Amino acid sequence: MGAPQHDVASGRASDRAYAVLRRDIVEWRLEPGTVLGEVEQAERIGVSRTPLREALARLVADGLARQQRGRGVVVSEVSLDHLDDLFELRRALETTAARAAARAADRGPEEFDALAGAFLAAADSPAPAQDLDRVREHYFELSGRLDALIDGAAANPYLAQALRQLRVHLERIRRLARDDLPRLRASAREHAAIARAVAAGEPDVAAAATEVHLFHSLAHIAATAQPAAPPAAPPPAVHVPGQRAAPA
Amino acid sequence: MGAPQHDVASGRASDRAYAVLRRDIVEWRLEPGTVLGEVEQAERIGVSRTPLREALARLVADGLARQQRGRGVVVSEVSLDHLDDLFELRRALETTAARAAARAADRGPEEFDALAGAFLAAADSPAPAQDLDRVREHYFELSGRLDALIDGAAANPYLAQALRQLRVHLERIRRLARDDLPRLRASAREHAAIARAVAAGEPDVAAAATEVHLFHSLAHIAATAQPAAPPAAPPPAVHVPGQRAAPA
DNA sequence: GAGCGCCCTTCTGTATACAGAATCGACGCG
DNA sequence: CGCGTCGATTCTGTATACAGAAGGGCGCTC
Repeated sequence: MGAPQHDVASGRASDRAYAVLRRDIVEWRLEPGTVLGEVEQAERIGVSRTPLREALARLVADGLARQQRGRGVVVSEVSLDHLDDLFELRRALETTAARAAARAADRGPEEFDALAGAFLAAADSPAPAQDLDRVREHYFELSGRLDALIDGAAANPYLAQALRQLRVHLERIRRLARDDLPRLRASAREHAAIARAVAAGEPDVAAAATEVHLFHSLAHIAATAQPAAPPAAPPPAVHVPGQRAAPA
Repeated sequence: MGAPQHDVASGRASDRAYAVLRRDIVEWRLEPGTVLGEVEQAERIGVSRTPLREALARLVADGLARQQRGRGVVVSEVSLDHLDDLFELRRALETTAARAAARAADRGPEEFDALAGAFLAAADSPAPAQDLDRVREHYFELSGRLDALIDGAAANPYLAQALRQLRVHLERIRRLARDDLPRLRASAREHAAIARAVAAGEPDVAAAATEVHLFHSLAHIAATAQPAAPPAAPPPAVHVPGQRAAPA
């Protein structure tokens, strides 16, 4: 995401705790079902229980965690079973946003045009496969910029909020899929189509291009996703949540 | 809303504070721009600052309040300017939900049929104008049941969450409009059409009926809404918060 | 040997106490 | 007479201390 994201070193301890926990959940360092003990996480992050509690409340509000009866909060489950639900909502929101942005694009379509060009350039660049990480990073940055641009052009705070909340879940579940160079390039072209349609002020085309992209995106994720552990470090190490050996 | 809503007398003080504040904001007892001082509200509600703080965080997450730099949290602004934005999102979400519900209606369309009948009965009942409050209450209860039924049939937790958050804002802004008996009856018939389409398992029809209802609903609110103070007690009394009246 | 009940431990939920920051008012200066 | 600046006051943000409740483990009983 090219967007600034929440800074992990932000001023308030409450924000820090939220940012850390959110990042760890999205990046699957905290797996679904993990109990987020207050004292435990407070010590780990380095804040007191009060701001951590606030962070947990925000997490629950986001849907990244849920409150168990008496047992505190646990990281909410997410699996490929939710893919269709997630994309059903995503389709509703993003087509609406694309339509609204296209309607409002009479002022300043240049940015969308420029972004479309950047997407096409990224799609056609002869990047070797070894730079997959760089390509992916660049692609995500462009995607984030397009999202932000559409959000801004749509100028609908309620829609923007709904999209923001959706994207957290999307990013979490997307880590289950393994993207490759061909998919990234195809995705870049799909994004370019969206950007061009918005720049042209064509709401229906923008919505259609968005649907096309979402269809392919969903198909790719469903095809390449692994059912369980996501990052490239499945077997060993970390155990972030577990107990600390040293007594208090 | 016929839905259980949040009980104001719930167990945890945090929930109590949230329920009270949310109710006061939605019912316009706390007007937009009101500063929610922590000590002030904590004393008013009868809880300590800690749970109240948690409640404020949830309010901010809901979008009912926003956090000002250093100045604490204030009740978020809402005006008729947001009507179009709100209904743009509402259209996206509710048509999607209606479609999903209609697709899943092969199991148990009886409830939707029954609800459609109840709507039609309410629309045709010869209630005198003096019972407007009763009629309105009955209508809202039926609407809430239909919403809940659709949410359940759609079986999409992400969509349900987005709808839940939207409905809070909807209820707040709806208090600006003054409904009358003809509108309530027409609305009941529109709801009946939605329920019947869902029961029939016709996604497109259900979505179309939803769009029809939203169009009329928006038109009515825009036509009858007053720009500023909502409840039937504008001039005297309460002054729940500190002083306002002075624009920023 | 298995089921049940009791006690202990641990955790959440709440309240209070403390430190830093920002704001508002007043005073003095230009 | 207006503006900048300084100070007191109030507020938020954070940490800690305390009480109630739930869970798990153990022993007792059947």
